[in-house]
Amino acid sequence: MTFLADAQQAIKDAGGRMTEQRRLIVELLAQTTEQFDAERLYLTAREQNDGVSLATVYRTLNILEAHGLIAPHYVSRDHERKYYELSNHDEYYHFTCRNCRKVIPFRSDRIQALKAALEQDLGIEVMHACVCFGDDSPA
Amino acid sequence: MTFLADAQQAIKDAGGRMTEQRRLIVELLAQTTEQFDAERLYLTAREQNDGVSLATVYRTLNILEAHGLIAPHYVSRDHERKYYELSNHDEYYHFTCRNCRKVIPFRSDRIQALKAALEQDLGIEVMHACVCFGDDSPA
DNA sequence: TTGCTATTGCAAATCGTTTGCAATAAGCAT
DNA sequence: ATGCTTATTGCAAACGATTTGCAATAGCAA
Repeated sequence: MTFLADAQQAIKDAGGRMTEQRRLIVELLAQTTEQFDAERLYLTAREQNDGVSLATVYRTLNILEAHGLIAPHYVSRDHERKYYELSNHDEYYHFTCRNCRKVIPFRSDRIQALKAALEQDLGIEVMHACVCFGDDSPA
Repeated sequence: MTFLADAQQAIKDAGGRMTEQRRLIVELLAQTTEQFDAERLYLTAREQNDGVSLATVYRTLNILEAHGLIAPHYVSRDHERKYYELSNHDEYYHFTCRNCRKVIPFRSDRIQALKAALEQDLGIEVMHACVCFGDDSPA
């Protein structure tokens, strides 16, 4: 199930049309591994087709988000821009380095264990959670 | 060590002055247990003293954040506003309910254990981390 | 092809937050 | 207390990211 196919389906299901601009945007996203924002995506898209407007990028991102193909990424403490990541990711986690501000992804099955334990402890189903360490304020 | 005293100290250390407006804002914050944003704080402050402007609220929040007395709170997926929480909190965590959107705080020493284990595993010092559960996209 | 209507680019609008400026007030020195 | 220096204020304009109104364009089903 490719990202493009999924997107195509989502758009069609919503009674939408697969335009040239949307195809380009979705193709670019399909190749994306890192997080991205509207501006960066817009600039990249422009390189291939200068008939893509920023408004269209925003509109397309909103559609993809609404259909769960991409999701906002809030690890970065930059509250100015809205960053996205693809939704078809494996379960993964990230640290943000206080010095270089880089987002460092990692895996650890310890976290799966924590999740299970918390569900047990608290009697809830964890769908999405944010756990904050440290008692000092982030930079 | 009261919040007000800490704030007073922080402002003084920065060569600042404790004005009537700042005192009011800080006093309101000292009584705050939930997360807050500039707008809500502004409206509350207005009830006590209608000579407090939104600009002053923003400026005061920026000072308090710079001095580590409050910290931005990014659990909420509302990327429109900037939410804060007091920094002098114990280590605590929160779930966001997908249905009612409420932020549910909780404690669990399991997380302290996870933190220690990750530091061991990865050879880093955890100051602040965000751990995301679930492979489906958040609402 | 034709026709209906979703989509586009543009520019103007919005929303939260920041900033320039002239007036005011903290608080130190007297 | 009084005066002086300068940080702080309120206001309104500026800002940057995102959204939206509109007339023109282009999917796509018949």
